[in-house]
Amino acid sequence: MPYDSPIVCILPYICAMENKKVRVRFAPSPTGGLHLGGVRTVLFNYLFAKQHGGDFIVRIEDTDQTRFVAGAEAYIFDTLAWCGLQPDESVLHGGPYAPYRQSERKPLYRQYAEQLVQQGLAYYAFDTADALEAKRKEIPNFQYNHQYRNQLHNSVALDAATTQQLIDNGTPYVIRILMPENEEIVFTDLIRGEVRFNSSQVDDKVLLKADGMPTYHLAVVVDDYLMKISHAFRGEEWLPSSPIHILLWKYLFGLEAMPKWAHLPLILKPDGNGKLSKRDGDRLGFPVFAMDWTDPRTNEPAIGFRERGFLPQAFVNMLAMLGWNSGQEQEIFSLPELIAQFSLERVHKGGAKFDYEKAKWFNAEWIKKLPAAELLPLVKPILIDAGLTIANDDYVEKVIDLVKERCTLLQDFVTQAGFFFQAPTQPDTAAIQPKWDAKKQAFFEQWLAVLPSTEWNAEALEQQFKALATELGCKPGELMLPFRIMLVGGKFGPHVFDIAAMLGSEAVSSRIQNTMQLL
RNA sequence: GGAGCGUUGGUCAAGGGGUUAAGACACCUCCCUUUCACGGAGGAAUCACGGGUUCGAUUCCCGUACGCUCUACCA
Repeated sequence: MPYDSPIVCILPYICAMENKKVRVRFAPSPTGGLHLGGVRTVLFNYLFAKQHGGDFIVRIEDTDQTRFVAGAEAYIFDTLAWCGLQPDESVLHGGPYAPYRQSERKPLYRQYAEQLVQQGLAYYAFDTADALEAKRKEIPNFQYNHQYRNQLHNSVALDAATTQQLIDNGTPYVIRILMPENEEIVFTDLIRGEVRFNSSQVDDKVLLKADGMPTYHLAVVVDDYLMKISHAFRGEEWLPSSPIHILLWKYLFGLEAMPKWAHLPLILKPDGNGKLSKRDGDRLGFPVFAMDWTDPRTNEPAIGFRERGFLPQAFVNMLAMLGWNSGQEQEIFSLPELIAQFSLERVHKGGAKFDYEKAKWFNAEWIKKLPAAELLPLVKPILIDAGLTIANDDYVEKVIDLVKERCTLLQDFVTQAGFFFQAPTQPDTAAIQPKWDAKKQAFFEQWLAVLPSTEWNAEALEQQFKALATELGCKPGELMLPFRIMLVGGKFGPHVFDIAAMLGSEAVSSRIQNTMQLL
């Protein structure tokens, strides 16, 4: 369809009219490190929001106090900052709908649950955890639903006076949604199209816990409403519980106000099937979290993409291509390009297996693409960590330019560029020894003599090197490898004469002499 | 078990009633490079299965299989 087609032109206006401001949210619970799947959910939310000039909100869903992990929340924000996916509103960034932490919003939720009870759409349930546990053992596939709720300890089964008495006595209770029997619940998922459920298949989920905290089901709906969320994107694992949320919207705020849903495909483990987990990374030797994370409860460390030597641009780029593509052949995208081209319609329905090799390829591409000046602040500390002494930044920048096309991870700069800062301690003499002879020895001795008076640039050096070789009856080619080993220590690196030019006369001379002593 | 969702090479994937079924990663061969990479040129490799509909299905419909997710006072 041509771009100037009237239908295409009108579409955005219709959307704009019906949707007012685009507002999306990422709603993690602070229970651990942010893994690939989480960051990709953030990314798709972010891209969609920015493309539509909307807001990206981060709301902390910490309604389960038993699973709270210290440091997890800060880690989430650090990850977002590293990725360049900054929220417009959050615990950290503030905003007009604060607080953005659900534990601090606790008093808000009860009234909605109570309202539903008044309307007969929810009820009090007094069953203890043990009682339910016993039920589940007794009845296979037990569900708290229309079939069994009359036999259980709740305000539907009990008369009003008994219920009131239990409450007055301080008996702990939860509020459960009363799922209607045999009602079709249909909604349109932006990725999957029309999805339908029968209400009988969903059980009476707890809305408000005994401690007064809402469960996820109540909290998302209430907060999405209060925070004026226009589009709700989350992982596919939420699809089966969406009928609860739809019903809650219908009961509480009306379906017209409900955000548009999109359930994102999962990121799968590389071998076999199933959701990618930290375990898979440990097992297969690649990171799963964005950054290093140590679980404070177990002290178990997990390596992150950042510490593994990934560029945030590459990490984000790689994630975007897992489940989405532009339809064009382009694979390398900057964040602004992704914002411009992202479209929900092109998000895959099926899960994608994570491929670490391809992830590394994205990183190599980004290392090649970025100018040395931009790489410098990332590479320099890695070189210093490796024990190298760095005199000046200009030199490092030139070195980066010379070797970056052979680096896949940032750490590769240590091996690829280390010899620019430190003479090889153990040159690979075995590589030259077998063919070493008096003629070669003579050549290098002579060359050492003329070196100080040589014009110091790669071209001149190469010319002189070859001229001298010919003069002494040597094949220049046979001298290149020994020369490389002397300067680099091994069979790798950029063109020898580029290296020599960078190192300078003094270093080149001393490295030749050092290696010759070992032969 | 139930429900929902999914299924194009080993992986990411384009495509979509008639095509030699794009491209990328990985793999293999060659070229470039007297190193290692980068780069370039080639190669091998795919529509889960069975029925329909159709002149013609990888594409549409229905089944089947397989996989995944959910089935907590967790998110």
